[in-house]
Amino acid sequence: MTAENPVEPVIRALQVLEALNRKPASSLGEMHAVTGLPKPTLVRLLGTLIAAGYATRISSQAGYRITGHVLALSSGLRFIDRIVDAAVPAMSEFTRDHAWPLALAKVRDGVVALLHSTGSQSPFSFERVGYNMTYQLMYTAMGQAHLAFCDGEERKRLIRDLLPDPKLELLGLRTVQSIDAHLAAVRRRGYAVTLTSRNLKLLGLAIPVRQGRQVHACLVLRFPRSVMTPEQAAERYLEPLNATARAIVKTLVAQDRVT
Amino acid sequence: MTAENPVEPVIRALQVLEALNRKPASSLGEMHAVTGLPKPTLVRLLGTLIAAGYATRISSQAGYRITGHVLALSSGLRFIDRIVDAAVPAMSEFTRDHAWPLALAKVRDGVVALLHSTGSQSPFSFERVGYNMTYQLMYTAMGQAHLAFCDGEERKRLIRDLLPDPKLELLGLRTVQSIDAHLAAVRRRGYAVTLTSRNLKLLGLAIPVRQGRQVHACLVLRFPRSVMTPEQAAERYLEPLNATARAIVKTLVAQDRVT
DNA sequence: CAACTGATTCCGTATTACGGAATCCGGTAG
DNA sequence: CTACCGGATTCCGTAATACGGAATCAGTTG
Repeated sequence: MTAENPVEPVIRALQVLEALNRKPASSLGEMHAVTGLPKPTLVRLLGTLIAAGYATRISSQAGYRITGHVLALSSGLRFIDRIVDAAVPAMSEFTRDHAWPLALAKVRDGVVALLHSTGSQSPFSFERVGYNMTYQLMYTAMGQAHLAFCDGEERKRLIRDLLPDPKLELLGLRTVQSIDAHLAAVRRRGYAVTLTSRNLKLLGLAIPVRQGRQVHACLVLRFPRSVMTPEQAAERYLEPLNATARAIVKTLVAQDRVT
Repeated sequence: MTAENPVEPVIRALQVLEALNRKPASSLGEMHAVTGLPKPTLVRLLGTLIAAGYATRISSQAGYRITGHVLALSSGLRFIDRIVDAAVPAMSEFTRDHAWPLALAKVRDGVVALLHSTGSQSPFSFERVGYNMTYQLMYTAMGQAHLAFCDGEERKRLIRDLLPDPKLELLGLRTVQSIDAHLAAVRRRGYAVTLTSRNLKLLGLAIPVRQGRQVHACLVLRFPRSVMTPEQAAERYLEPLNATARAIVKTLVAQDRVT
């Protein structure tokens, strides 16, 4: 029932504003040629943009141009948003092809923050998705993937802030050395798995989304432990997951070229 | 007769988009609180923004966020536009106070490009303003002001590209040394004047708009030579002109703090 | 000065956006 | 498991409004 009924004047006005962005200045005739909108309509919409402060009239012949106020329309965009934008199509494709839900997460301020999930598109829709929900670093596959593949300095800092933790000790990770060794193993095999003492129903298999050295985010495949072992999951899905990560980075780079 | 009749849905939609920019994500209720618009209207406008690609829905509870596509609404903004935005009010004030028309120009690719003029607001409305019209560097007061106050390296380069010019030789500026000396004099007295062999009706008195070392643009006061000499013009208007330049830079800096 | 190109305004009409009220949905408490 | 509740979503009759063809105006060119 999301049959869209877009508000037309809004669509048109944004079209006009985009057109204004493509040239330092545009006359009415140029705008007419570029947008295909009738001139009276353009005058009305440009007048509106001017009244709202996004554009200004230079002169009758020179036409119109944007003003600094347009920054208010994009100043809130964070790099994270661009990662998510780039990731959504690739993640949806993965879930369409392999049925399993994927999540995208990023480490920030020492915790893992969930950015996006295809849970709602998967037939196996366990667990509700908590947008911006945060998790501890080591317990989760996503956190381990980040720790394993991020810069050494950052890893050192994150582990230090983590360490006095009785739960980790129960898992045999008492010292920096033991954690480092564990992460080195993760790095070697190319994926991380949820740390669990025993009775967790759901496991995660995570990989980093990297551009060069930089770990932009992590992808995690979620599955019930009753269905397959982590090793079986890796056998089947590690390569498709890595392909998804590569596609995300590629889209991100393509965006940069345009902007 | 420019009594504005802004197109309402457009105003509202841009208001909504600005509000979305202020938070990483906003639920419908938050948007309602912030914008004061009725919820059905918000749903319609947000739906429109989503259809146009500027926003996306995260989830029913988490709400909406902007996408990378918003960059298309501001990517065309150049620093020059921001200078002009900052300059227009100050320049208008000058013309209101002193009646004379002011112009703002910037050196680019070895020529002076006109960015803005208050000609249309001045009672002495000689000469039509040619937006983006370009002029040679040395003949004009604006060009000299830029040359005199810009970085030494840049000055050297610009003069080299200028030099084999018979007209300049007629004015006694045959060598790099003579030009340098002339510009040093300009720098000393703080303003530049149109170079003229004899019968030009209009003169210009120009000063730089500087931020630290950087010459962002030049302001020029235009007046008929029959009314006053350049020295008299400087006597009366140099200080107000410099005050205008300072106001422009101040506005520019204030903008930076916000963005 | 005439002719033309392009910007601007007018205004009757049909469409469209509007938003109060009803409904739905998901989370929570009992 | 059910009842409840607050917020999200949809409906739909109405009024307002955006629309754009045609007329007018302004600036430029030959």
